[in-house]
Amino acid sequence: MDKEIEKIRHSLSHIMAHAVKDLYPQAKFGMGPFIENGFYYDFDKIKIGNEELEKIEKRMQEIIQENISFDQKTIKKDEAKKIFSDQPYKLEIIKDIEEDQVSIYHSGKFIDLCSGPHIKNSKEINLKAFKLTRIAGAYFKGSEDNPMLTRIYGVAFKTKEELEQHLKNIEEAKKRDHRAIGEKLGLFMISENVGPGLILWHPKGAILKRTIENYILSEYFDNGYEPVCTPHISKTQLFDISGHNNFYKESMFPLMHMEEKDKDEKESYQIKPMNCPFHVQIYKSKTRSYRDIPIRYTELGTVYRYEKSGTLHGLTRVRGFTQDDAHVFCSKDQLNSELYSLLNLTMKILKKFEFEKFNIYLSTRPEKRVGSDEVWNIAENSLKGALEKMELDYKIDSGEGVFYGPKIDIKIEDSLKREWQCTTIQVDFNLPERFDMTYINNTGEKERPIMVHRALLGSLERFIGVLLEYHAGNLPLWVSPIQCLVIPIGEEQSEYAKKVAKQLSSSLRVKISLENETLNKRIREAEVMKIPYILVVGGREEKNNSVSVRCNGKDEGVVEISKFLEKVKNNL
RNA sequence: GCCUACCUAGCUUAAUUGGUAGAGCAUCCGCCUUGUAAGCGGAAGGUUAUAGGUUCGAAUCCUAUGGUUGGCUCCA
Repeated sequence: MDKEIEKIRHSLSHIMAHAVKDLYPQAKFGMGPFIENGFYYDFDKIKIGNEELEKIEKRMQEIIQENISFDQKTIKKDEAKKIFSDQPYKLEIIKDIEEDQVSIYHSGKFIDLCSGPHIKNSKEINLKAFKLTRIAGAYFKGSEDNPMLTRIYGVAFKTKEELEQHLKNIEEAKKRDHRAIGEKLGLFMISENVGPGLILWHPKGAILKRTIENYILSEYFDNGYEPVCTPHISKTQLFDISGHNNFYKESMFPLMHMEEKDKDEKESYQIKPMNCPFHVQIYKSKTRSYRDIPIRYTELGTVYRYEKSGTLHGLTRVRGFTQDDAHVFCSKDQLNSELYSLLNLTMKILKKFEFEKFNIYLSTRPEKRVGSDEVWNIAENSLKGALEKMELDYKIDSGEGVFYGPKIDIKIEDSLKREWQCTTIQVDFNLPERFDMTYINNTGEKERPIMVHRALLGSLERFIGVLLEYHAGNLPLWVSPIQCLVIPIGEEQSEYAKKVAKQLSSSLRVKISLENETLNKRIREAEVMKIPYILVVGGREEKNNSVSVRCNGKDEGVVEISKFLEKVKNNL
C-alpha cells in the first residue's frame, strides 16, 4: 500500500477532528485512523446529521488552505494527561500505553495524541480529492461494554479523478446488490408478516436453489457421503449435552413448552440451530467398528438462529437457512486424507460456479480450548498439509480457531468488498467427547473418533446472494432458472415456437413468449431478466427448421435446432 | 442489541418545506401484427408502514411500535 496516501488520509482524520472542535467545542475525541480508501474519527457529545457533514467538510477546506504544518513531539505521560485533561477517551488511551512517553501532534490549533506518521503540511492535500461520506455509531475501542461514539467516515485520494472513480465504483457495486437483483429477477422476498431474516423463495429462486441442491448432493453421493434426514426441532436436552444451550443461548430462538407448567422441566423443545447433534445420534445408534469409518453423513439441513436484528442483510445474513451440511467421523490416521479430499472437492465445486477469487483462512488453536496438544497438532498439520498439497494461498488466523478445533474458512467477496464466509471445514474434538462417541479399533479397544464439520457452500441462502453479486445476476447457464426463451415474431409462428420449445425442453429450462408485444420489447424483457439464450423464430426460421440465436446480448446467427441443441449440451 | 438515516401504488419515485397525494414501469382493456433492448391510447391501483398526539388543516412536526439502510459489536 502507498504510504503517502496513508499519511494524507491519517492527516485528514486530524483535520476533520480540528474542524469538529471548531464547530462543536464541547466534542470529546476518540480515535481517528486511516482505513482503506479513507479515514474516520470517533466523537462523543456531538449530535449531527448529514447536513452538518457538509459544514464540517467546508471547515476542513478552510483549515487545509491555511497551510498548517504537522509537528510531532514526544512528551511525558503526565504532561500528556494535563493536555488532555478534559478528554476522557484520550486519558483512557494514555492509560493503556505502556511506555512513559507518548507522541503528540500539533496541527494548527489542534493537538492530538498520535504516533503518526503524518504529512508535513496540509498543502500536500488535494482539496478536491476527499469527501466525508457517512455517519455511523461505533463502540469506543470496539467493545460493546463501552459507550457508543459518533463515527464520521471520509474517503480520500491523491487526485480528483481517483475520488470520482471510487464514488462511481460504489454506484456500480450497488447495481450488483443481490437484493436489487433478487427483486428484479423475481427470485425471493422477505415479508414483514413472516419476519426479518426469513426468506420466501419465489418459483424462479426456488428453481435456482433446487438446482444447486441437486448438484451438490450428487457430488457428495459420488464422494462417499450418505444422506440422512433429521427433524427441525428436538428436546432441549440434546443441545444441553452438546453444550450449545450453554454457550450460544443468546443466538437461539426461545424454547417451546407444551404447557406452562413444563417451563422448568426438561420436556421443552427447541428449533435447531445446527444439525451436528442429530448426526451424532445416528452415529451412536449402534456399536461402530474401525472397519465402518470414515462415516460421512450429509443433509441439507435447515437451521434457525436468532441473529441480532442489526446484523441481518438480504440473503447473506439471515435467521433461517439451509446448510449443505455434513459430518465426517474418522480416526486420527484418516484425518489427513479426509481433509485433502475434502479440499479437493471444495475447489471442484467452487469452480463449477465460476468463482475464481476467494480468500482462504486457517484458524489455529485459541487460548481457551479442549483437546490435547497432540491432537491439535495432528489437526492443524492435516489442515495445513491439505492446503499446501493443493497449492492454495492462505492466511493464518492465529488463535482464531473455535475452542473445539481448528478450521479452514473460505470467504468470497461481495460487490462492496465485504467478505462472506461460505465454505467452512472444522475439526472437532469436543462433541465426540461430550456425546461419548466411540468405535472399536483393530485390537478390540474403544477409541474416540474425530469429527469434521463441513459445509462447502455454507448456507444456500448466503451462497446464492454471493453468487448473484459475483456474476451481477448473469448466472452460469446451468443454474439459470430460465435458460432459454423462444420468441415467435408473429402469431403465425406460435405453433412452431411450441415445437421448438418442446424439442429443447428435455435438456433446457425453456419458456415461450406469447405476449402480444413487439419483438423489441420482448427481447428487452428477456435481457433484463438475464435469460442466457433468446431464440427468435419467424417465417424464415420455420421454413428450414432453425432458430435465430441471441446469447448474452449478442446475435449468434441462425442455426438448425439440432445444431443449437448439440452446442448447448456441450456448454452444460 | 447499539448508533445513523429512512419507510408514499407491485417496483422506481414526485409533492414549491403544514394547504386538493402526481408520474413512469408493471397490471387490466382496446388498437397495432411485429426481424433483435421499451409501438399507441385508455382504465384501475393510496387510510402516505402502524398507533397515538400537536394543528382550522399533517405524507410533511412530535411520541411510541414495526420494518429497512449503512456502520459498530456479534456470526457456533
